Amino acid sequence: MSNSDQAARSAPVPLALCGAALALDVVPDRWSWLILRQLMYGVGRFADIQADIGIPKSVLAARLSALVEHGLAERRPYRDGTARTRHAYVLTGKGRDLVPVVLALMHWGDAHLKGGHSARALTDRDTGAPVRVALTTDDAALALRRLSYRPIWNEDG
Amino acid sequence: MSNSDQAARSAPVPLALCGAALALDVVPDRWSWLILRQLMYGVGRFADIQADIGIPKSVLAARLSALVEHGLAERRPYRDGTARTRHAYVLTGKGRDLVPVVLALMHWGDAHLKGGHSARALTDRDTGAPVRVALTTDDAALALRRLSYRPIWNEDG
DNA sequence: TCCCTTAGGTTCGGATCGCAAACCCACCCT
DNA sequence: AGGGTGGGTTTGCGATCCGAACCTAAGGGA
Repeated sequence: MSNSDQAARSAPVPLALCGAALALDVVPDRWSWLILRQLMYGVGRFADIQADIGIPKSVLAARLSALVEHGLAERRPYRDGTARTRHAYVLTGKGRDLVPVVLALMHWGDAHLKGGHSARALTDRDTGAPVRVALTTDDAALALRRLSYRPIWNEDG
Repeated sequence: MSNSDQAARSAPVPLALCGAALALDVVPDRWSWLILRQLMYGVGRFADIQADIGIPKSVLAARLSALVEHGLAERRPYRDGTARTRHAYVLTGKGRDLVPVVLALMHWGDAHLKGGHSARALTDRDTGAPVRVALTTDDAALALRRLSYRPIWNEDG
């Protein structure tokens, strides 16, 4: 190429400055997302998670530790009536903030991989109105077509 | 347990019926998401993708084939002026519908992993108003607290 | 007291996958 | 015809994942 490729292309956003890339270091694989899904549904016990998603125990232990270490979940003991003390993993605030991502993914899968048939309806708990994940300008949903990705440089990173 | 665990727990949504789980079969790993990010930004040439995200060629070839096979992207030849025919990968409609997921992930990463500093501002191309990914009831953003996941059974799957 | 069960892991080979580097080939330009 | 370049494929090795077996602390019962 002798250094004049085509106006010296540069990456739109370098990976080190990209929130998505950093997020993918925290939640890198299928299992991590499925575990987050379980926690989102309130399924927090080791054996329950394992049974629901079919993950090997060793991998589940490793992933849960990673989620706790990254501050997405907490390990919290509790007593349910007469049984012994158990523990459950629950989402932290940081973890809960990932729920829209999971829901968006779920919505896409339902729409494109299951012919529009969701397993659950997402609704406003108070009004019952259907809820979806969408691009909004503070109150109105916005079509993809109208998106603009404006660079913000001179941030440190 | 002798079959009375605690009211015979069952998975909130079996994986086979879960859009998110199915979606994760299509986009299972970090590289696939990063490639989608590139395509979202309009970076579609093999060498450019590779240079921007640092993926091994063999893996990039495999992931791109998978994306094409799943109908998320298309391989399309084009001519830029005097150069030879090249090809670029571009998102299909199905692929474009995943953009909100990528944006949601990016937003989370910016907020929680970079102290709120985005590399790019997401705005309405027409009005310039800031755009975000949010839960909405058809026009109003909705707080997570008010979500309800209502089961819909007797679907076939 | 001693033992049994259960939740929640940890450890151990074998199979799979990712990586880097080498190789390949069709195309286009000269 | 010769060579460079884009876009891959092949190869060998090291890391990761998997399933199964093993471990351990906390109760409960005899």
